[in-house]
Amino acid sequence: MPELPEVETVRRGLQPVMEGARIVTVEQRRPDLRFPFPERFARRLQNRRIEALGRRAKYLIIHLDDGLCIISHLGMSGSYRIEMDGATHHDGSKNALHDHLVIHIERKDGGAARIVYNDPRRFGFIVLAEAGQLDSHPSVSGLGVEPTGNALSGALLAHLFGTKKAPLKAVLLDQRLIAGLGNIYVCEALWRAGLSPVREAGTLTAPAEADALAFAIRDVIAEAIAAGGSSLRDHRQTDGTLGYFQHRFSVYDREGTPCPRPGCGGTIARIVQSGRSTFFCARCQR
DNA sequence: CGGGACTCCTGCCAGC
DNA sequence: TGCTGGCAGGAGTCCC
Repeated sequence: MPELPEVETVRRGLQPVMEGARIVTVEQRRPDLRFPFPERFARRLQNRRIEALGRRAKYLIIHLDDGLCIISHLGMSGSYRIEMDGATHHDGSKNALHDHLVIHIERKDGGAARIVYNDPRRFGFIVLAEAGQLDSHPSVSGLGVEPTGNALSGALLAHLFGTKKAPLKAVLLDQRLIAGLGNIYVCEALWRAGLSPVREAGTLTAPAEADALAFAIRDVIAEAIAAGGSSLRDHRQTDGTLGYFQHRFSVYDREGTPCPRPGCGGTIARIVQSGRSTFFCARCQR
């Protein structure tokens, strides 16, 4: 599902309602998602105050006042929605059958709300970690650099790629190197940089090419966050509205359409790499 | 070790 | 209309 921009959009949507709120009760409606819920999960959350909402790569991190952190990964189909007390809004596209977790909170303004986690495919998971051990938790300890800031440079990319023979597409999806990219934004970033997804990562030694890729990655991620995520298919922002970045895809899911690069004249192709779809223009991506 | 295949699960869509 | 097969944003595990 959600790649980094979508998770950041979720975080920003939940933040004003959840920060400063008190968890009243937690309804855990099944024993597991992808993994079992932590021991005594609901009871460990009860009566805690939510201090802050953070994000690391595609993980949402909810900091509680006793030092406990909820680490939430949305998998491919996970989403959160907010149900404000007294509101009649109902998102008909969501099947309550897959509302696996309901966090009842008392907002800092005293009103009530419910934070509902819905995940049809249950590829998402939720684990707990103490704040002091967050960085060493297996879920996040091996993650690479965030693609959102200056830390991601062409020089760093060239270093990370080394002499790897794997294709650029596969290497960019490796969360241990760059953390937060998924299938869509890798396709988009490679197109923007004019680089072929099948090219061996280790051949990206020219500084101009590495710089172009670093810039393309940072740029596409920043634009997607600014647009509120892409919200493919049934993925929605926490208030139920659709994100807009999906309308800006240049190559993703555009097989057979003209390459949007001015003057290129190529056609977007779809190939399969590591069992996943890659969309690109063989004419201008080298 | 690097790299690829496979797997978990449900929903959706195209094609018959 | 109803069924079936293929495909989907992720990532841990296993195998060569």
